[in-house]
Amino acid sequence: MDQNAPQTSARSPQQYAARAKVAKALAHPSRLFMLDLLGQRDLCVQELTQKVGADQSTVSKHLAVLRDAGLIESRREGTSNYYRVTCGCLDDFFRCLEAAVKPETETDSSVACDEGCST
Amino acid sequence: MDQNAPQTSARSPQQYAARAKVAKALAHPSRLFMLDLLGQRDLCVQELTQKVGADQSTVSKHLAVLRDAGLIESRREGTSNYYRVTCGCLDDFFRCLEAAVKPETETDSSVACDEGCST
DNA sequence: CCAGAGTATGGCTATATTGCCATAAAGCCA
DNA sequence: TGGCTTTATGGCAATATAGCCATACTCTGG
Repeated sequence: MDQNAPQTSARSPQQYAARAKVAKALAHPSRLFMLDLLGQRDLCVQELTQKVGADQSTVSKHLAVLRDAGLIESRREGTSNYYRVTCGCLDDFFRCLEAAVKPETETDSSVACDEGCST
Repeated sequence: MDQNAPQTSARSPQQYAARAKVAKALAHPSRLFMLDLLGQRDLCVQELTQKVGADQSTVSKHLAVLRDAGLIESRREGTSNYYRVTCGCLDDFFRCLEAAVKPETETDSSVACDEGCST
């Protein structure tokens, strides 16, 4: 990679890898659905399995990915394992992205980011 | 999936797929690096190839992924193809995530999201 | 038109991800 | 302890992704 970048950029490769890991955890429809559900209230694996409609082991592995990325935390309650989200940024972030991305695939392009985005 | 969700959630599978596509585009260190660079100023493929240090075809394919996700746009200038980012949300988003995620892998956990996050 | 710079795409292999089944691990209760 | 519920993990096959080389495509200048 390049050295002496002028301003905000030029992060370390480790930082990019860490961010990529988080993004990778978000890069699956089922996991996004689970995050949305967990954003409403804590749920255990069984409940999530029911709502997602996949195998229990699949859901458990998805949850492991999200937890490894630091996006959710777990809390035991008897034999159940309840999960909760650790950050509420996700929704705002995707809303912003959709405001910038949707117009491109529908009507025109450019602008539009100003509507739902701070920058 | 489940019906009648109370509040914000319960999006359509298409919406989750679209979000996953964007997240997948972000799920690679080189692409994050390229987005950071493009956030500073527009760059052509040749310049990006130089800075990233990978094969030109690899960089071109990364750019195609980012463009398909709607994260960047291109503009021809002679034989060169200059790219620019379409949304500045990314930096804020990752900063927020890191504020919520880092503490978990370093010292304690929980809280911390309030520091850099609106929610 | 021709040559060359700049970019995109096809083809290929190596690696990673996904999702299921089977099964192990952990905790509760009789 | 034994049986039950709930989760997590190992293993496997199908699919997707990453990166390179080679090459086709596009535009400019002579």
